[in-house]
Parts: sequence; structure tokens; C-alpha cells
Amino acid sequence: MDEVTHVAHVARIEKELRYVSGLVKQKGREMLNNYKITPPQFIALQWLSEEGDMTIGELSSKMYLAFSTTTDLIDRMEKSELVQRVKDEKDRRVVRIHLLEEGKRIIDEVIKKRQVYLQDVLVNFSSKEIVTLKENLIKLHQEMR
Amino acid sequence: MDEVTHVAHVARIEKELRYVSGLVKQKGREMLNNYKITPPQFIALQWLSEEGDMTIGELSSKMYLAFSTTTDLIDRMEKSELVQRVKDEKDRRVVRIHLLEEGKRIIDEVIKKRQVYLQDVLVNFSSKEIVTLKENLIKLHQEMR
DNA sequence: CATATTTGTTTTGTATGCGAAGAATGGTTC
DNA sequence: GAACCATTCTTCGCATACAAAACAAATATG
Repeated sequence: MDEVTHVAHVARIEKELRYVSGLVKQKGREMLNNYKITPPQFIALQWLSEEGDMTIGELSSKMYLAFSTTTDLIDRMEKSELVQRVKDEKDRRVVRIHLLEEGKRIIDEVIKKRQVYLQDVLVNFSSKEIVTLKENLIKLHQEMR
Repeated sequence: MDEVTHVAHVARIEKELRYVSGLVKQKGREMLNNYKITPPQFIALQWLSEEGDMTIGELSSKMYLAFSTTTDLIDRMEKSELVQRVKDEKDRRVVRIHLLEEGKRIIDEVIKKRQVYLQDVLVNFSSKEIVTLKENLIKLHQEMR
């Protein structure tokens, strides 16, 4: 592939990534309509669900947020009884965030809803295309990190 | 492909899409560090740059935002002289948003920066993989719309 | 002309996000 | 063990983001 063609491909990928990310954001927001959680709250719940209890620092790092932002986020999520702060016994500085029943219920429902949506989106993809797409995304994710 | 495998693939794609979108958001935010624009401002500038002058309504629709949100956004962008409101001569209700020099300069720079970043990310992709990724994303974008 | 519709703005309220300063705890050095 | 430093998290102040509801202006429609 000559240089010019390569650059053109990359430019197009950049553009499509912007569009797809925007759509993921938008569709994701719409899917939260009937639940009492916001997009960042969804992401926090998803992390807690996948990785178990985490400290404020760990969650901040996963979500690429400042500590202060996470503190506020967890304040609100605690108020709506989605999660609970638990002080670490060994190191009293550390606060561990624990997923509560209601949070678990909601995140499971929303994740399922997203997968149903995606199954619909992918209805015109062949089995082979699905596998390729999956592998592409995994590699892209790895390289972007 | 049997049903179970298919569902597993879709679930993985959903997950990777979340990760990639998150990274696009985060890396995008970092790349704006040296510029005096915010992420939504970047998206607005990108639309105006690609599609030319647009009304508040059109931009709201493209960005999936309420009118009131866009009004505020454009207020701030006008204050920092990135864009300018122009009243439509024919229909005095309509406000057309016009990209100014400074806005054009910044958006071009940032888009270029993103492409350079992506070229770096894709350095371990073969020519064939690049093409496949591009086609995958285009199709995914189409089907998500 | 009277009324309805379209297009944006204003108002109000909540959420997001960050940096700087502060508080509490834990570790280290002498 | 006192003084000092590092860490983990919270508080505060500020700007932005986002939306619903009320409002205003211009236009379309009967």
C-alpha cells in the first residue's frame, strides 16, 4: 500500500471512530432513559460489576477521572443507594466502593439491553464478519491503551 | 455458528465497543489540553468544518442535543470567537452558525493531531488489517444509525 | 386576521469535571 | 516518639454540560 492510500485509510478510520463513539454515547444515553442513572454512573457500575469492589483511586484510574470527580459521583450514587462506601480495616485512609443490590440489578438489566440492541445492529453481519469485527476491536483496544 | 457462540461474540463486541469509545473520549480529551476548547466544542467544530454552516436546529440534531444545550454551547463558542451567529435573511427565526478563522484553525490542527495519534496506534496493523478495520467501522456506523 | 407551528432563547435545576487546598492516616528518619 | 513526608480521599470554587419548561419572535395556514 502506498503512503498516500495508507494515510487516507487512517483518516477515514479516525472519522468513523468519531461517529461510532458518538453513536455509542448517544444510544447508550437513550437506553438509560427508564433508569435513574446517568452515563458516568453506568460506567462506574459496569466497572464495579465486572471487577468487584474498588477503591476511589482505582475507579478514578479506570474511568480516567480526577479523585474529586469520583468522590462526587460516588456521593450521588450512594444517595440513590446504588453503591456503598466501606472503610478499609487495615488502612483507614482507603475507601472501598461496594455495589448494592439495586445497583447490581440496574447494571445487569442495562448491559443486557445493550447486547440486545447490538444483536439487532449486527443482524446484517455474517458470522465471519462478526468474528473479524470482534478481533479488530480487541486489537484496536489493546493498541490504544 | 451456533447460537451460544454468536451471543458470546456479540457480548464481547459490546464490551470492546465500550472500552474503545471510552478511550476515544479520554484520548480526545487529552489531545485538547493545549487548545482552549472542550470536547463538545470539538464535536461542534468538526461538524461545522465538515458540513459547512448549520442552523442551531441542525447542529442540535447532529449532536443529539436539546436546543437549549446548543444555545449555551454556541454562546460560549461565540464568546471565544470560534464561531459567529448569522441571522437568515429569508427566515428571520433561523440562526446560522458560521465557522470563524480561529475555529477553523483549531479544528484542522486537532483533527490532524488525532490522525497522527491513530497512525501510531495502527502501526502494528498490516495493510490488510487496516482496510478490514476501516470497512468494519463503516458498516458498523451505517447499521447503528 | 386569528391561530398554530417553527425556531431559538431564557430560566432553573442537576450533573460532570478539574485543580487547589485541606484532613486524616500511614510510613520513615533521626 | 517527634518531625516530616507520602498516600488517599474530601471539600471548595469554578466552568461546563445537559435538559425541561416557559417564553419570545417570526412564519405558515386556514
